[in-house]
Amino acid sequence: MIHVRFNGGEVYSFEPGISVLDALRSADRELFKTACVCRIGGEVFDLRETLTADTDAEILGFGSEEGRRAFRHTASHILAHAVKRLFPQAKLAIGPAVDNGFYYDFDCDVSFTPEVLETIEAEMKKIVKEGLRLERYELDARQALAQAEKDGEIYKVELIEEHAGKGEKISFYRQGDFTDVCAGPHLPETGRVKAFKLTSATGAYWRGDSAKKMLQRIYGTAFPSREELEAHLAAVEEAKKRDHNVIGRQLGFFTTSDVIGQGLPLLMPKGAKVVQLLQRFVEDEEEKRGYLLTKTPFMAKSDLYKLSGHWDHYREGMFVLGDEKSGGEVLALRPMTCPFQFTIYNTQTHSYRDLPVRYNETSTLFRNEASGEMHGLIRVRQFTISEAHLICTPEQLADEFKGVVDLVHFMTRTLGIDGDLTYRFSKRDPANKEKYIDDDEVWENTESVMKDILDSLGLTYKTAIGEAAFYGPKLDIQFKNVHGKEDTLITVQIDRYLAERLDMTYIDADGVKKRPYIIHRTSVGCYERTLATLIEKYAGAMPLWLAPEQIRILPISERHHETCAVLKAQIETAGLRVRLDDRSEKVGFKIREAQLEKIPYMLVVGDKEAEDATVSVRKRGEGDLGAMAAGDFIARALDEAARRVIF
RNA sequence: GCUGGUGUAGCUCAGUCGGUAGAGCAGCUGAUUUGUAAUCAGCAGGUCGGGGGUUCGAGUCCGUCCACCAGCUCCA
Repeated sequence: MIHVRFNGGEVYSFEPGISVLDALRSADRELFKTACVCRIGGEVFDLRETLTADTDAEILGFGSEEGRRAFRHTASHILAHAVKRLFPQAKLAIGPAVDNGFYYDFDCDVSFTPEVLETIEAEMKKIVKEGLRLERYELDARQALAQAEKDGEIYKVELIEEHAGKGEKISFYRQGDFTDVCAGPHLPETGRVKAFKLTSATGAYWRGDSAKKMLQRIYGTAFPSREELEAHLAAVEEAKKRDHNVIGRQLGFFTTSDVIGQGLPLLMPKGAKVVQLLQRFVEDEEEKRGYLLTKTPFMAKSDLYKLSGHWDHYREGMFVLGDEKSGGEVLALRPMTCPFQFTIYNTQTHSYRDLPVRYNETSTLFRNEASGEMHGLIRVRQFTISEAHLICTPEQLADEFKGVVDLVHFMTRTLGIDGDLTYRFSKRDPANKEKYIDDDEVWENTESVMKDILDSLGLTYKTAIGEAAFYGPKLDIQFKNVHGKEDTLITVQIDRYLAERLDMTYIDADGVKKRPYIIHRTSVGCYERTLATLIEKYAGAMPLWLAPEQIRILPISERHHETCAVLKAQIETAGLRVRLDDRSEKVGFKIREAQLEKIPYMLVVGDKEAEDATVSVRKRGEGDLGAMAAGDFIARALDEAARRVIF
């Protein structure tokens, strides 16, 4: 007999060779029903894993990352099974679990329209109802290859061939008449996937390579119960209500125009006001921190970009003016600020005593993005970034980098978005010599220096290979939009390359000319993207200090207009943004409109207020706060606006 | 750039079998002078995303271009 303990509980005795699932069935019915996979000795297994010795097993349910992935991975097999039943000619590619669900890629001549998805979903329900057991078996690479070839699964052949070289056995999972090459782990049977939904069908390149064939990807999500599924779908719908691309337009922050062009949003008065407020705030804060403001041209001759190396790396993404072939002047709208500010640096000889030099600029950039890449305010062809370059000695690098991270923290805390951001340490892909400056020693050095800095700051970050800039590694600060898609809001980069390209130097204490290190950074990112983030974070209800219209005065009737005009002047003098709604509408109607426009404060003024020089204050999200002296309200609003979000 | 979807009044949407376009809100005009999320009445508003094709006839069918949405790829 062997002794088995589940999740540190009671010890049970079984015959050796019993599966975890069978052991659970007799030991703990509740756990048996909800179990997805198990962890034994740090490794995750299927529940069909057999036990031959005394074991301490941790049973992982849907609540755990591993359990959830196995659950949804099984859902993806059910999807593939259904597709093969309905379209036997479909070729299988890959189908993993992802953050909020799963997908499977197919090569199929039939287009997966919304109607077809419904049919597939119905077939999946049948497979779940059939309660098919998933069985695992292994073949050596040759046999596995033969099987995949016999089935005509050309994509699986490619995957198996990749593994074949490693001498590993290839594992398969079979459920009824469906088999898939798969490492697992999986649920023991299809009946456990109680609730699922196919959410969309899109295109996706085989192996994520745009040179390869585009397959059809079906996305779905799955949960152990109907209720959890519906709650998830409702939450997704709820999140979409904060979509900056919808409410940003509705609330009049920005718009676009067919005749102006893709990726060229127009900031309307409200959006422009928020950006102006942010920009003033950023420029003032940077000045306090020793930055020197520059204003450099929006375009330059191609010579500049050739010098910096951008011409070779990003020519395709630049707006070029003039014809190279004709031999005339060729200009390009700037896609970045670096070489412009470096040119300023180079106007004089620098002593090590001058360093660090910190140049900031509210810099408008132009990048000719591919037509399918543009998205609302997040991905555009012209944008304005809170840009800066810090030029320093190698010894100063760590402190300067930390100073930048401190500034970034200050900014994101002030905007109230720090809790929504994640950190990514973006390194080069050493195999991709094309994309990155080819100097292993410098890369290894800058990456290890950055890692030490990040670790000493105690940042929690994930490492991303192949996400570095061509000239150096980056700390990227990421946010997720309402669709769950991640984008970079803020980036801080270490660069030891461009100083060389642009021949930047400083004279060190020993009298020797040396190359400075450069930090490229942004403090709040691109204003367009930051505005989008704020709209999504606050569902358009900007904090008081950023609200385009902070206060709206609502007179009860025409005889209060004069009192209100005086009040308005008083509030304006105090430096707050206020509007008077003197239309002949009922106050309920005016409140409704102000509420829908997300105005932070509404001041109702009628006979009572006019008489005792008070205002009835209604606060967005809190309702009627009652009457207070006008002066008291102004003091309160000024205080709230000055505090911004933090402190 | 690729795959799929969408495009009708300022906005949200309806429009059946191909027979010449409709509602609500917003707007304008008038009345109403209003106390914490929609006062009433009238009026006006359209090259049905653009050009083309099929047809006696196209919002509807076909093709093309443009824009928007989701995903893929890309992102200095």
